[in-house]
Amino acid sequence: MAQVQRQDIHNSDVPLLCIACEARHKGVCGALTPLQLTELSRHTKRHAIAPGGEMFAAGAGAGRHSNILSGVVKLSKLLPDGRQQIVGLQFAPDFLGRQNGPENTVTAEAATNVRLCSFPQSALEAVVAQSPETGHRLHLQTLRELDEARDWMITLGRKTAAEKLASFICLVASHHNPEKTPGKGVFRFELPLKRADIADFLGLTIETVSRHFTKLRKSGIIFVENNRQITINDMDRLLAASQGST
Amino acid sequence: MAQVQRQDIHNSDVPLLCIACEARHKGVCGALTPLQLTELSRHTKRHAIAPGGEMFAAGAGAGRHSNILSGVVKLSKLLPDGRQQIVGLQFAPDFLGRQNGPENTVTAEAATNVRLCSFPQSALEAVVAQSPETGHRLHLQTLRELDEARDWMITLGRKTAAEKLASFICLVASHHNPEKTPGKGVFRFELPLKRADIADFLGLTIETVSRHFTKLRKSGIIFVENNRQITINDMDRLLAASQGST
DNA sequence: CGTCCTATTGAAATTCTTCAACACTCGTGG
DNA sequence: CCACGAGTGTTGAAGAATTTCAATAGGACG
Repeated sequence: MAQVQRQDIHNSDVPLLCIACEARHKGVCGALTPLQLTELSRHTKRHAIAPGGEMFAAGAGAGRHSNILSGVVKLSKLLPDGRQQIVGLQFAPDFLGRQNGPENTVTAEAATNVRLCSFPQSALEAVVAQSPETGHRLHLQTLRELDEARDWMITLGRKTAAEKLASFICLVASHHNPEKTPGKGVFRFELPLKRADIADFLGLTIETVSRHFTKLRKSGIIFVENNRQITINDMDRLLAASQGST
Repeated sequence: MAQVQRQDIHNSDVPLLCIACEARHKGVCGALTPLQLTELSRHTKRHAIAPGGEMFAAGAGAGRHSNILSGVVKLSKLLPDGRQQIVGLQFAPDFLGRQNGPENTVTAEAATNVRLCSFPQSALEAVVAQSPETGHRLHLQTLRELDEARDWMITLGRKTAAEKLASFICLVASHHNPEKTPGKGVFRFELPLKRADIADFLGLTIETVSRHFTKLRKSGIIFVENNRQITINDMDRLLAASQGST
């Protein structure tokens, strides 16, 4: 009885760092028991990274893995001559790092201020060995990233510049207000990317991005302040502009 | 002793269907014991599908899963107005089917004649429950598909039409002669896609694809017979043409 | 105040698409 | 046996979209 009680107390002892952490609820840590969290937290470090800071480069060893606590991370690829394509954006509480591969295939860079909770690969492996559910969550995140990548492929391959930009704004909006994205209300949020990054994400030049921002503004679909603050006046029209029906 | 012997005999009893199957070696079935294979094979069916035949549609329930025994499968997405983008090609012995999701997010269609070995979702789940290694293999395939999708994103977003076509030919070549792709020798193989599919894969029109085929032909990099038979005369030049250095 | 970074706008150049015509192959049926 | 049509692929000319080059403007910072 006393035994049980003590265990209870012990189990409720979630590490301080984890208590308010989003990754514990929706991220990969969600499947861990307090004991496992405590064990993992012995190997974790928190980092703050400024915009432009690089977390890992394509070709580099797997190194440390991280949960994103806040901010937005760009995943990008480079062509030998310097052309760049952003192949994914990661938001809190996404997991960041190459699983099951010797090296990273993309470069990860902070788009905004980013806070990470990172741990060495060995710690992740130990956790997965103990908690198959965590392995499953990693698989689920990979599947979600695959879906997102393929969704973006149709944007890159088949949409016009105007549709691409509308798609991007929709994507960011959906991360600020999940669920009720196709709703009626007025959204207001900050773009996590500067024009050059948006261009690299959409496969366009900054000039084309800028021109189509202007068109969306003039058509009244969005309102822009300080280049980054976006207000969506008419979500339905934006959604329509992101697909066929111009 | 007699017990062990009987087990040995039993274990070596790989189902007939599986003996020559590539999926048993390099695919998801590779981690299964003969016993597990026998169990799984009780639920499997083989299908042959002609070019253009649809395996499953985006939005359809997960239904059956398959190993590709031979042939090439297109994974594609549609925009409401009918524009199409091929988001992936799958070759034997790839696994085909939506894991861990209620419904498919892409449409799968045979590009060539395709032979499948399929089984219901429940059978797959039973196998994964018994063989964690199989779950791991599925995760690895998902990671590989994610890498391929992201590689293709830079092709779609940042390459010129000429580079895109060269990239496509390289991609197909690498599946006909894995490993020594950057070698010197002369390759000859058949394209699994018709021009319209290549256009949908590259985010171009069939006319643009055709024009750049002609340019590659006239430049001597490739030789084309019957529209589909490709001979790569100079792999290094093709590789160079697929990236920056024209 | 000058410089760097970011963003916008215009004009010219380029690439890709669209529209149109034509060629080839392969079955089918008269 | 040949004509016909469907499916596939090539080529040309005109048009549209995007890029490139160039100039300008505002904000942040030393």
